Amino acid sequence: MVTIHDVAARAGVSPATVSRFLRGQHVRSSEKIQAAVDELGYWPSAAAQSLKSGRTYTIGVVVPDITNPYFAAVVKGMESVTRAENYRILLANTDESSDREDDVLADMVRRVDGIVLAPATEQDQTPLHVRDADVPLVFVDRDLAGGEHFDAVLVNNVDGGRQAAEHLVGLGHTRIAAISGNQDTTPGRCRREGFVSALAAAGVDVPAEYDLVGNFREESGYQLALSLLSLPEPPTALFTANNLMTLGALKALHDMRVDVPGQVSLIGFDDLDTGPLLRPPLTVIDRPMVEQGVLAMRLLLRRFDPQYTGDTPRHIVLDTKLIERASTAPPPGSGDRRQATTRTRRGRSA
Amino acid sequence: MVTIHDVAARAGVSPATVSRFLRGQHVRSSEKIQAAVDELGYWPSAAAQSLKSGRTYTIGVVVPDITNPYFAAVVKGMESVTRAENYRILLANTDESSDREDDVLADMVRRVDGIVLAPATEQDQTPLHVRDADVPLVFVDRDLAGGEHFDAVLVNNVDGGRQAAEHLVGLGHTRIAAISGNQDTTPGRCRREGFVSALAAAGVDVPAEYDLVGNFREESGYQLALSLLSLPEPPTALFTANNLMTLGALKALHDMRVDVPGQVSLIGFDDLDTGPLLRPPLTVIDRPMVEQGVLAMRLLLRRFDPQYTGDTPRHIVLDTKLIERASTAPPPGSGDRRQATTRTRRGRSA
DNA sequence: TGTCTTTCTGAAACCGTTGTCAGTGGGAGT
DNA sequence: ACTCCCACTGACAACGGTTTCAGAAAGACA
Repeated sequence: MVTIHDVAARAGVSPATVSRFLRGQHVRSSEKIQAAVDELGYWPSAAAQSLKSGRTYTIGVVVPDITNPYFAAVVKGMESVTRAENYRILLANTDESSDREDDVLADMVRRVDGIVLAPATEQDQTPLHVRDADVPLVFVDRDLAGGEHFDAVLVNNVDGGRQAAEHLVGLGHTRIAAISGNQDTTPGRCRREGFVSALAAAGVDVPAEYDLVGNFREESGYQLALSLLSLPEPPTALFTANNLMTLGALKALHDMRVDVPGQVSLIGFDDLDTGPLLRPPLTVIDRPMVEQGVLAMRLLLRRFDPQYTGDTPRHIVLDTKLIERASTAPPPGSGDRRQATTRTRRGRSA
Repeated sequence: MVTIHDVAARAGVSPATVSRFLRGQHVRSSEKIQAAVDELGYWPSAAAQSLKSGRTYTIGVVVPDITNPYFAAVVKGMESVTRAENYRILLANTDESSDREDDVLADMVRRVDGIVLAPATEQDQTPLHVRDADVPLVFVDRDLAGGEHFDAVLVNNVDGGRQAAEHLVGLGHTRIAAISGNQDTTPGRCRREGFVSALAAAGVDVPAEYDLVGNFREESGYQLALSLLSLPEPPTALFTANNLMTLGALKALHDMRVDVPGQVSLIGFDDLDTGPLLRPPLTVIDRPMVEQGVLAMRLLLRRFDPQYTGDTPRHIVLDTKLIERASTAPPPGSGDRRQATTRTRRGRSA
């Protein structure tokens, strides 16, 4: 490995001078040093710089599942910010496991200047230890009990649930089911709450057998949708709590030859790249994704600026938006033939 | 920050002894040291360890686009290996840009023990410099001119192209178009070569206006598909060179109200999670994704074992597989009514 | 008890870089 | 020619660990 001493020797100066030159100070023998650097192909050692400065210029990013298009988009947004600010991203998957998250965070604390975390559960207290280590932490997508002490970029999940509920009620549905995600996560809990309470407000009751809780994975959406369809009186509309569960549910509906939206309407949380191309095109509650990553990373990097270090934590809450496509329609047997036929044109008619 | 000296002082021993204890050596005052570590919440500084040992236990992963489900899956596979071996992943996106790749690699070389790279172009020579820096490098998905000096995990793209071609020819198509990816990348070039030459072998000629080259992005697939459809004599079958271009092409076909596969058959390279749920379910050339990541990372970590460090580079080439779904069918007007009607049942009939 | 061996220990050097500090040398001003 | 000033420089000491080396303590044996 070529060190700053090698460069110094070759240029006939001291290492200190080389260091000064590299940091942009004016130096008499700049040409000779530059030449030495080029000839030797010198690059300073990041480890040595970190040791001296106490900064790694690296940000830890911890997500439950990088193959979830939502998190992939969030990470991409974060990456665009770190790149511009000369930071790097140390990435870790937790597979939705709190234990794994503990390990990852304990390890990261010694290697990064800050962390963006989508916590596995709301009860997890490990992140609080991160704070003890004086490593700034920002939550994205999910909050924490005690999370008010941290910056966060969230989405109005309760309101998203409400939008979904009101959409289905507006179409005339009364037998409405929900397939929710982990109830120990912010999005899991809030989307369900928003959905169920908006239904209640509209006078629609959700019986226990229609109120299912899974774990945000595709398989979970698939299994729970199957169980709903096997009910003596299956629902006519279905709300799924994230993109993967929506796909799982849609697969189940296909496998059971159920006409969507002719027999069952489906509305999901989170849009998909392929949303418009699916059978049928999905009606979803959409939210910013890349933008969430950008905002979270900005919030984090801000903490490195002494001017803002001590600011009280900020919670940015973004709005969701209903995207109406063709997977929702009035319930079967309702008077509205026009709508129903228009909407089911592409499905197998009942 | 609490250092090894603080722990030593508290335990009444020297830093050397604490270090020995932490590395598992037998030490007389182990209880006292453990107590001091716990009470102070001590964690060794990664920077200091790296500086001394010359190892960072970090692997650089460079991909063109993390939001491409293929690369997300590959990264996930890599992550499962690094986790088990106590390594971490420093992630970077290049946005398919060689310049960006240069910057990223130059930066990474000083911060990681090894790199897995999906190169932006085959001509790029920067990776060779990485070798000068004595940082092991493994290619994944894409190779390089001069890449024979490196380990690589690839896919038999030529054969994948052939499979697609033979499938379409087998259905009776003769007006067949290809929407290819960047020709300065391995997959872009090989998939097109395999496809076109297999068609030629079957006696099917691909005129220039059917042989389009784009850039692996959805928008590119969309635009090129539109241009094909506006031809005086549009093709009856279409091969798209990756998942995103396939989606783009499918969107174009939808927008132009073209019946798939009634009027035009579509076969893509790379399966999608949503593949079976699309309108119509996509026929694709599939290949291992997570597994590619796993293999690439294993190949890389192997290089750290002195036993294998000097081994001649290995190229692992995985096979592709045709998954027949409903987006391909005999061309319109062909005698085979049974197949055509079966296959187009879900499309808008012509 | 004395010698020899083994096990454990602390001092100190080192990894590569940066910041401090006390110069050194050159130029401007008288 | 002499002083003063200022820009620039190199030696040196950190940063927080690990490793070497030599020596101390403890155990084995006669």
